[in-house]
Amino acid sequence: MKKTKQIILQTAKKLFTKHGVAEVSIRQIAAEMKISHSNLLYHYKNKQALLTGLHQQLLDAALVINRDFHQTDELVKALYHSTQTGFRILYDYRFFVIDLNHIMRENTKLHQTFLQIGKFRDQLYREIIAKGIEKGYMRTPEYQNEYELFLQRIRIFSDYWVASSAIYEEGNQEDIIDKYVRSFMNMFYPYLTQKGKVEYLLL
Amino acid sequence: MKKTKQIILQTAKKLFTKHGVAEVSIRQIAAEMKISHSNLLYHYKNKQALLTGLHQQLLDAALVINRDFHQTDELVKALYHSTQTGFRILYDYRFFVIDLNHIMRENTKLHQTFLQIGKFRDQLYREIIAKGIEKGYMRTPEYQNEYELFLQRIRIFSDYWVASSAIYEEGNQEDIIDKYVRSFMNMFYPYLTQKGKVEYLLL
DNA sequence: TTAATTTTAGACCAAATGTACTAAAAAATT
DNA sequence: AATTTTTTAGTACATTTGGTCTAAAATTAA
Repeated sequence: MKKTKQIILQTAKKLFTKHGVAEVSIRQIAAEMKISHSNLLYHYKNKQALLTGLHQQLLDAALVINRDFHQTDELVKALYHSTQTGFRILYDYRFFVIDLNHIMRENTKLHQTFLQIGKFRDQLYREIIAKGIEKGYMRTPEYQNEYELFLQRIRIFSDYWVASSAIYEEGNQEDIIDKYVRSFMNMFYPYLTQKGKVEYLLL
Repeated sequence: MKKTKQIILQTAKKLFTKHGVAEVSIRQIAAEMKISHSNLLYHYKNKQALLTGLHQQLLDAALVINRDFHQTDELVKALYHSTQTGFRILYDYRFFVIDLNHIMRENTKLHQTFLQIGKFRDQLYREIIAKGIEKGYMRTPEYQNEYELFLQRIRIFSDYWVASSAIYEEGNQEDIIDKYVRSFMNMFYPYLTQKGKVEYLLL
């Protein structure tokens, strides 16, 4: 990608994060970069194009997570590390989740993509749970749908922890991320077997 | 409150819900009501005043929840019913949570109020958990901070389940609410004792 | 070096928005 | 019935925004 295009995305990300997607105009981004708005428009024809570009960057960054995940046999530890990586990336692009509903509303294409990724993620966690049960890290469900309801909560947490942190937290970025990683991991704790808990408490 | 003011709030709520807070202007609300925008401005001087008014309505409606909660001795059942009531109210004012971060960003006063209510809610759930443990419905924590992390997840779920449903769900309103009530209740399940689980599974 | 292409800035436009001001109409009070 | 207050509509204005068009400048290719 051209350098200018990269700087545009970078500047857009900065302003989106600081002021919110709805509050930032093409012209403001251009002004921040000290280029004309028509020049910016030459590279990205509108705000939606910017968002699409930034979303692509986010997806590219997120690709590493899957790779990371399969590097160790210790399931809980693997989950912890891939969560940490994922959460860091998401925090960097936090404007995206903070204004998630606004963006989805205005961009049906991104909405569709997001739904697809969501299904992909659901499937991933479904497999993790299945594997966890199989390898004796997690207990079997106590009633039907127990783990499907769990998945639903995983989804909400994953999508919105950053938005929540923007409202409630202040302080060091790494501390915040770490706090939510722990909170996320703690979702799994009650479903772990003794074997799983041992590994968990060693983290 | 004057009838006109009520209609204004009602119309604002309708449009906020349909199109999002950031996307709706004073003039659009006035047009929807077929009054002049200067007339609307006479009653509410700007969008923030509208939001404050609607937020007050939401708080008034939410007051009943506490009353409801203390009507029964069966803790799990009481939690279920107050959750159901609370979720219905929140769904009615869902524009508020769907655009939560946007609103908080633009209205520091509402942000402060929101934080206070949050503390109040935290305290409420803290007491529920304490009572649950005391009465033998919930198990004691297995390690330090376990229930504080749980509270954090309760917060995220409570704040954002509506936003999540706006992205993922389509269908009947009551079904959606019911689904998320169940999902919320299921958060508690792994922390219940045998006594608690019996009551839970009877719901 | 010249020609072609890409990048940039500036001017311009129409639409929307928040806001302020004025005056008429409606309602309430005396 | 007269007057005071409240409610309403209309107008006007400055600002911002997304978007288009044109031409100059910069870069690249021949």
